[in-house]
Amino acid sequence: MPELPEVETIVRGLRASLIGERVSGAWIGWPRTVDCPSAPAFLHRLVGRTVMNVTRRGKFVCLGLDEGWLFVHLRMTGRLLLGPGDVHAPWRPYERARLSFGSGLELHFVDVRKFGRLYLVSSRGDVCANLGIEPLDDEFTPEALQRLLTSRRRQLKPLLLDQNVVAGLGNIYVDESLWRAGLHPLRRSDTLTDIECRRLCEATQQVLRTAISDGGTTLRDYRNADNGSGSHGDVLAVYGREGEACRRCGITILRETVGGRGTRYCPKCQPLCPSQETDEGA
DNA sequence: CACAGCTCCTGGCAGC
DNA sequence: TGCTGCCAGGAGCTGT
Repeated sequence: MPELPEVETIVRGLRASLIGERVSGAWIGWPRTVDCPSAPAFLHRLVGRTVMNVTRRGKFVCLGLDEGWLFVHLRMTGRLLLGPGDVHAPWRPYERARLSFGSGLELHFVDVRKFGRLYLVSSRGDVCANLGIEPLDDEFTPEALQRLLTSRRRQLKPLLLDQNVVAGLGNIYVDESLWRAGLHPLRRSDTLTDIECRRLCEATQQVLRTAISDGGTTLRDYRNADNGSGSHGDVLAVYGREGEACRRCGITILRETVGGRGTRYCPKCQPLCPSQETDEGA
């Protein structure tokens, strides 16, 4: 599933090609792909707009237009693929939307599970207002993270997955960051020490930066804008490695359901002290 | 406030 | 071989 590093990789790929391009045509294959406004209004307002910038906010791809914003959320299986223009080309399998540009370039939104969404809004805040801190921004410091953690009494994993707290982390990189920081996914957020917050902050940034430099993690569905795959899957420490040996201590990686999500961790490197369990309250 | 459970979707896979 | 049915999983929502 695309998380921050995958979206960042896609954004970089799109930026090189789309800035300055004018939308000359737009089509929708699955109307519910458009979250807002209605599909007809979406098409009507989008055609004729020019792409001014391509950025990322959390897991959103943000196309800044000469008037308004086009946001894309890929959710589970969404892909944004650039291709040469061919108005008569048949739709790709699972293609849900298509944009054509003045130069002839085309952008295909392909999404097997139909969870991905497009948003055409007048201001950035219409989509991003409630999103949490960007983990690769300068403001993401150990102190800031500690404030976010200790002001809540929640399990670490669901808290880190909450886009309104930290924007951009998903199941893969939360598991990887917690392993790197040596923290149990069920650890209660308000029990972390200064040093543990610092470890988590640095681990999260390290994991994300490494993944971006690898072009993202490709497990099954992710592709970048040029339909290429990322290489980061080869170096994952825990995600998808249940039953295998921990790369640090050799103990078998476990899988548990936490907050409804499949969660992988090393029971030795990520211990849960009895006094800090979420449900025993010390 | 925290969190469990449901919804949306479909390909992939286990079980029979 | 072929069918049934379960599962993953991001995010929004409801219920407890």
